[in-house]
Amino acid sequence: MNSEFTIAVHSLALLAHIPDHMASSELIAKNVRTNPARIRKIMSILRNHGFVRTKEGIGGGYILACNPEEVTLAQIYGCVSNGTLKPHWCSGDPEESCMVSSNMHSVMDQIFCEAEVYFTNYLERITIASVLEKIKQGLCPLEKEK
Amino acid sequence: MNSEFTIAVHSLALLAHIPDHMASSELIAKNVRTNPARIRKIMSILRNHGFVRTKEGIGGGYILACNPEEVTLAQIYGCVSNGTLKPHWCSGDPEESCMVSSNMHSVMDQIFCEAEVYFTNYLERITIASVLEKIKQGLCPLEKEK
DNA sequence: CGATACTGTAATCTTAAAACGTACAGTTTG
DNA sequence: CAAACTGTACGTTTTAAGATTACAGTATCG
Repeated sequence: MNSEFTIAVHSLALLAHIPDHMASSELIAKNVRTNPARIRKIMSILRNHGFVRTKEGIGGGYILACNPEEVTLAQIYGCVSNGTLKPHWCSGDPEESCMVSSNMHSVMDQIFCEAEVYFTNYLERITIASVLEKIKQGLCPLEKEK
Repeated sequence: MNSEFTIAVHSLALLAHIPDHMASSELIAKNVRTNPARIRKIMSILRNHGFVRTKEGIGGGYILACNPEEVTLAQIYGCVSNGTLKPHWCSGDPEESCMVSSNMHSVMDQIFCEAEVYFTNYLERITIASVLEKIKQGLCPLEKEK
């Protein structure tokens, strides 16, 4: 799995945390610890699915356009990272006469595909709001030092 | 997730398919479509967990040492690829004063860790025997051409 | 209107992880 | 003792992920 799912969740949690501000890609990138172009690419996807609104020009940026209590991580995973559970590498060789070698690829595909259904079912129970709540339950940096 | 899990499952299914033979790392590697050294490394782990027996010297190789009806993919995942569900890349910065940035990493860790439990629960229901059965249900290459 | 501060998007470069290949010591068998 | 294996370590190659750069498009403000 690539980390675009993580970045999308992070960005949405951040926007949910400052629902009154427009956040620029630069601000989000700094918070996430990546580069603005990557953020813009991912936010474009989220905008196409209606999770955020974007505004170009001065004072523009990104703002939450959904109810964080309702949007689940499953929805985010689905539009940003669907199908990335299984590794790229494929086992076996379809041209091989041994059926184990020639059929293993499709069997593993099936298994990973079904596993992703279960994974997604789990993500269905986590909302952006609950992520933000977990963040708030964790101590802030200053409190950690005590 | 790396593909060592896939290779381990493939190798065990192959050994279950030829339970009377010793299979050399070269033979397994050809079937899986990788190199013998990689197979030997993974088989070493499987041997340490009692899933296969190995024999060095002439006529040596690997042979199944477990009941394929009983061994689940969860057990294999557990010893070969545990903890590889979450991506390596980490979001946020623990030193940042914004709590979203500083706490996101541990929150996502939690989420992936719990997701892995669900993933493993799913794998618990799949045995080596059932993988082999699925392979046999798939058509062999010659039949595919018809 | 034109300068400024943004997004959108594509192309290319860099980096890091995955996979490969090689080597060689250790072991069993004939 | 030679042959055919495993065990394991190490260096190389390949590939995917991520970073960087660039620039066109758009909104705002003076």
